[in-house]
Amino acid sequence: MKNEFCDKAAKLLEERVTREQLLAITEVPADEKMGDYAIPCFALAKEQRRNPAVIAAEFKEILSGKKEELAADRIENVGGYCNVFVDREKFTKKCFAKMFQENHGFRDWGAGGVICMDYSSPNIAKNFHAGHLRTTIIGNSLYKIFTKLGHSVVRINYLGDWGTQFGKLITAYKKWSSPQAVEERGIDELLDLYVKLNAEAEKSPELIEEARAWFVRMENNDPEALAVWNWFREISMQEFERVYKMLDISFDSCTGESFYRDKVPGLIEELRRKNLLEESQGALVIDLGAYHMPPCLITKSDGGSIYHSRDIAAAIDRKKKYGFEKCLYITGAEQSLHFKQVFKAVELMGYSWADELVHVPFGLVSLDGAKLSSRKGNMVYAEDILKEAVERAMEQIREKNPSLADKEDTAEKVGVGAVIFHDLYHQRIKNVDFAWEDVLNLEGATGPYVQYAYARAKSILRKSGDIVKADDINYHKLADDAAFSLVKILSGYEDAVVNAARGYEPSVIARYLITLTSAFNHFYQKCPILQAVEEERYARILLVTIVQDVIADACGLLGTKCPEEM
RNA sequence: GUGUCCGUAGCUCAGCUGGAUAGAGCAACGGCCUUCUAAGCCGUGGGUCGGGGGUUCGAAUCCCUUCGGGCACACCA
Repeated sequence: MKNEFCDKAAKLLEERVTREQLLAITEVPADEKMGDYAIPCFALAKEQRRNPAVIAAEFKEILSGKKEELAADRIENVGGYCNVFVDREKFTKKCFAKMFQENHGFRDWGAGGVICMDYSSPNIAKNFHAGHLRTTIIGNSLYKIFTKLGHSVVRINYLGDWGTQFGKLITAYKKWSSPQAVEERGIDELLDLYVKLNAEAEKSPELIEEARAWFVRMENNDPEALAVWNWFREISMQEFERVYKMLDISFDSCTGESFYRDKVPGLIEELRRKNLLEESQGALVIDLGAYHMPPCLITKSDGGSIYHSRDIAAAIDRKKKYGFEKCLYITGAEQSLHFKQVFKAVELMGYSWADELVHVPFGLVSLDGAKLSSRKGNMVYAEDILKEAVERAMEQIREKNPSLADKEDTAEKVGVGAVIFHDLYHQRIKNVDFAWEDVLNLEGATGPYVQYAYARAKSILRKSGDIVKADDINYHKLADDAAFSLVKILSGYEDAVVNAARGYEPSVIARYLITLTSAFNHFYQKCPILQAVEEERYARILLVTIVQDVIADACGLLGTKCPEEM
């Protein structure tokens, strides 16, 4: 909407300012008293060596004479600012027309371009914890956001299913466990084994040697090693599936690290051919000293592959397979250096698309100020968080709306929604110290706050029973402040989604939702809808219809669901 | 030590492609359920935007520096 305004205004101001200049300086004031668009004239003043207040006054003079063409109601000038108040009826009409178009009238920003997204990616034989929850939720939201903007997204769950830790696991299993114990206790047994091995290894380092040997056997397709590994992998997947089901999240590809193990020899060959490989302390590395980075390890001194090499192989394979225009890696910020090395390696290999690889980092999840670690008993599991939240939601329902029909379904939506929203409400880079009282909070700027507004809107529409079309209403009835500020927020929906995509930042949408629902709460508190008469009633019902639709759509972008009643 | 990220109200955070008196939520205090679900709404108090320089008509926002904290720094991922 701002673009159109600038186009027109630039034309009306003729030679005095270019369209580009106007676009750059025009802003939407935070305070509505300053108008709907403001043109600060300071930069122009400097360029033209004139008083900004004089320029602003001149703009006001000219534009005041062309209000009709500009769809403006009135124009003021305060100091060096020229403030434009739009014609609310025209603005609202245009905004609603857009909202009723396919995909809310969004431009086809992505034009079908492929984006690969690598997220969730839990390590098998370990529980799915609060940290995995972050990458999963953020990744899923970015998938929805880019899809809405017209991209074709490939969701990749790059399972951590290869590496020395499985050698450790097999070693521990052979020493201290049995098929029965694993069958009975599943992932808990595997985790205990892993913890025990690490603890024992501090006293007896030869255990690590044994573990490395098992991993080398895995890499050499030793049937015994692979059989155990495969079994552990299946047990883990069952565990992860439960969490994905609760979150209603799925993937297009679950090729984990193991998938790339046989691609590493080819990679080594290619690196050698391109003269990038060096031997160092028995290992093969790419020297990145020229770029102020530690060397990028390609094989360990025992010949085993390592995650750097598998990541490089995976990037090349994905480019070949999907022809992505961007490949996002949604992982913890602590892996920043790793991805810098991997991306640099791909660049040095001469692949021009190296700059299409993007690390999307998020902050560390800690518990009581300490890093999550099952070894130290400092752990909180995703499944427990979700279950606990659903339970809390159920308590609320029983207390506040005992007659609600489908309590289980609603509690599920509200509880899971609260967890997801809580995760996405803050910028992803911020560290979070996990606190039950924050995650389970159902009041204030939370998921349930948004869902409640949606349920209220739905309830009003159900009771009204009227179906109102955009052509049927008198737009003058929505020109009051409470209604119009809602309209302005609705008109900013596309901007919010685009900004979220640009910064790979779902929190922009979460914030937008709070702004929208809070304005809606204010609106229906102030303006009766069902009791309003005729034109006013229809106009308000149409507004509620659109608000409700945008809430549901934006919630969909976060990955939360809206119950019809709560 | 090197690199990197973070530092805004008592707490958790928005605002950061520079703009008009720095915004929310929680917590505290005070109001609103004979009117569309009180998981809500309205109001009050609360800030040297870590410190110090600089650039600018204008800095929470950009640059430099300094302090505090997180994380990473080859054979785990």
